[in-house]
Amino acid sequence: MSKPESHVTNFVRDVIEADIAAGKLTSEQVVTRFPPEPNGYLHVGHAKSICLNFGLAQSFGGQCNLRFDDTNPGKEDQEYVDAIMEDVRWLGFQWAGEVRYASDYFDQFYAWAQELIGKGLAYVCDLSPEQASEYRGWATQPGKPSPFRERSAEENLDLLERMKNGEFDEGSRVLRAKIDMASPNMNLRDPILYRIRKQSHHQTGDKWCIYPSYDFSHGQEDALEGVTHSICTLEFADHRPLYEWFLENLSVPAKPRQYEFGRLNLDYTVTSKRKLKRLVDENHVAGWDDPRMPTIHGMRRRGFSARAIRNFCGSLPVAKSDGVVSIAQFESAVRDDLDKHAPRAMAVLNPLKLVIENYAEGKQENLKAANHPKEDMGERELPFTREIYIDASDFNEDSSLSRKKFKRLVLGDYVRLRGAYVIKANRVEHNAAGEPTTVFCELVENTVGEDPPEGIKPRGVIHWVSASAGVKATIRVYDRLFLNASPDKGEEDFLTHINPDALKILDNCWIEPSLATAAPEASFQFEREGYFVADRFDHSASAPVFNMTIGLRDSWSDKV
RNA sequence: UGGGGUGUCGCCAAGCGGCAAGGCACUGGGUUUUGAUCCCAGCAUUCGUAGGUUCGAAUCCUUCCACCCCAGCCA
Repeated sequence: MSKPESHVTNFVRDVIEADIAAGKLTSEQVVTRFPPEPNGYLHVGHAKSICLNFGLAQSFGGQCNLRFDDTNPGKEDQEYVDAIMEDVRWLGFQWAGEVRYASDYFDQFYAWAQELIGKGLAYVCDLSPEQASEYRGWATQPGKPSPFRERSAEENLDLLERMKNGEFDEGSRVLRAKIDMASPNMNLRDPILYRIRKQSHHQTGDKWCIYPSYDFSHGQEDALEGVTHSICTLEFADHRPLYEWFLENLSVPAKPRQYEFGRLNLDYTVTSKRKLKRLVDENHVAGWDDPRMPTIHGMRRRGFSARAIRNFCGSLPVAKSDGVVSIAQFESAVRDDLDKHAPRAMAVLNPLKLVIENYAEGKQENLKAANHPKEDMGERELPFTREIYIDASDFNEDSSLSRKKFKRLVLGDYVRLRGAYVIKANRVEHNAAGEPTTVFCELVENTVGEDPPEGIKPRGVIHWVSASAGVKATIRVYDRLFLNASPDKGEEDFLTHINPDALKILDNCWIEPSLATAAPEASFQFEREGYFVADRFDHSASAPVFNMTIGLRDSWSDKV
């Protein structure tokens, strides 16, 4: 169930509402589409587009199509098609009807190309790419008409047919629209409609030797599918006149309208399919679904819930400016969601053994612990034993530390074990390096769920795991992939900003037994540490593996 | 440079002639068996710049400035 998150209004929504108010269409007739090219994995920027397009359709009671813009077979792959469908579904959306492909319409596009030729609005051009570029002119300088611009319709039709039949080499000829070589908008200087590509296509195989350009496809695809509001990113604004030119000059069944909004940029993040592909191809990450990646696959494995991503995207204004959103804003949405929905549990990442000397050896109490402090999520059994682990950073031998500065265990003082007893540290054993190895404590009787007697004031509450009943686990701790807020802005290669410590593998962690049997992809809050998810692929009860999604908000550590 | 787009708090932004929403971040304070959550309070006499119109402008007009996009047989 993905109920539409509360949407702040935005200009696209306003346009649709105005269209409905003007009687141009009914609410149910609103049709949008998400049109990815299957040339890479989707990332957080696409998530915004998905949420916008599907969200708009959903809230108006209309429909949203998933359509692959597969007009360039050389860069595309079925692997990407499959991953994209999985991502859209995982985000909680369902496209209307079957998945669509631009390639479904190739025959129609071809007929339309012939129509344009018949109207004297398109021609086959034999200029080489270099020559074409010269002829195109410059910003301040109009282009020159191609010497092939005035070929007869018959000749053009014949040439196009032969291009289609594979009679010519790649790059030797293209079909162009005849528009205006002097237009200040470069996109109108006789844009390319078809180019020769003797490549097999992931959907159509070897049927075609020529493939339509984005411009000669997109508006017509929208028209064919009855898309009413075609939403794309800012860089396509210059293409809108072309988009409309085709709809104007072709016998299309409908006249969709294009609207542009600013794509999502996040600081400390790279969102360019090319750069993400480099990270994968050059092995800087373990793959497209590496939890450090801003891909939807990566975010999923990291433990960022679909709901959190949806909430985040829904909270983003849709505007025509291209700003950079702070990653903190995304993290805030993630914490907000996980705080409400993730059950609590305890895990010790850097164990320090603690022996409770006044607790019998071999004794075990199964204490009850609530799974959530506010939501009703039931309770679980928490085994308490004589030997337990606490985090090494939760103990300090310096008993002169002020209670305000260190609300944890200190030699000679009391602390509350979360969900269990109040204990006092009496002495400590060290290793050769002088590091504490075992802390010997005593517990205060009758302090489970009860305040300690007058005079005993625990410094704070720390988490713990039974040494004998707990389970050993591997925990992967993640940090941001880049150290620079704008990794791809400077002169230098963005790879120079990679954070070498973005992944730390801790393989001597201890988790409470209830965690070992967690289902893959189940999220938890490890109390006082952060949010963690059982790895989608590597986690098992016998060898538990958790990924850190994000730490708890920490308003204290940098203040001391 | 020609065309397209944008400039409002540290960041993202609402605002569409009537006297600067909201979120994130930040700063105080309260609650708390998570230094979490939650709660309460604070946070732009000012809207890229310079002029003009108006009783009144971030909102209208003009000038200038800055930034982004296009000049692929990519999308």
